[in-house]
Amino acid sequence: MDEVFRALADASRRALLDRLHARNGQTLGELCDGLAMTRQAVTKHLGILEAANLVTTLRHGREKLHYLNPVPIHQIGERWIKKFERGKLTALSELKRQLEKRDE
Amino acid sequence: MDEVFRALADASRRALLDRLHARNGQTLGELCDGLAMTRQAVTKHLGILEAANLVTTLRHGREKLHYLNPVPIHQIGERWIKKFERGKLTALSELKRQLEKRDE
DNA sequence: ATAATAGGCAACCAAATGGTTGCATGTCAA
DNA sequence: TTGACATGCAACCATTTGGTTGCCTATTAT
Repeated sequence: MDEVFRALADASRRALLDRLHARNGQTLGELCDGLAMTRQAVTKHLGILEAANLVTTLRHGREKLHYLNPVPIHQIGERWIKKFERGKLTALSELKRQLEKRDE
Repeated sequence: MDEVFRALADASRRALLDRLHARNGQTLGELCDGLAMTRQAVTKHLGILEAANLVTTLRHGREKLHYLNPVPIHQIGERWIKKFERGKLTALSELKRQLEKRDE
């Protein structure tokens, strides 16, 4: 879980996920196109995404195909984001309530 | 948005959010209790959470009260996580489909 | 066979990160 | 008013991070 959060912390990596979301199964070379980074930098980013299980790869001859795995993202939504949804309504009102309470 | 992702990337900071989720409006001192970190380290983490607008503070005399702001978390759920939900069903099947296509 | 193509590996670098210590400031209570 | 308490500020440190360059290997096409 921590690896996923860390992987998502970088904008370049999120951009790579976006690209794969737009078109799945791209090669390293394709993913590099138009990016202001060297291929090696992209390789490293993809390695981190792979380690976090956000991307699955598949060698096909001399090319490496990259596939998005949306499961960890979904898990963060389920296990983490949802936990804070409930509080949303009460948060601001609670702030005001406590503010008044403390100022008695 | 980037600031939020980066803020959430650290386990200590997520733990602090958890603590505030359990009990809102804690002081710095309270948030430090039982943590294997100096107060100053916690201060820095809270500063990052505050900069990402995940935490709102309120001075009350010599204490500083910390309040969780769940809005940015919710936004990540809405604007980012949800985008990848749709792909979930097709991802693995597409992988297999492309696998077969490429091997022709 | 050989050249071009796709990718991998390793060393290196600057900057950011997460943490520390030491001291200063503001506020409350006796 | 004076000490204790809650927090702030700044310098410093080691490690991680995001990136580079240079070279090596494997596969494909001519």
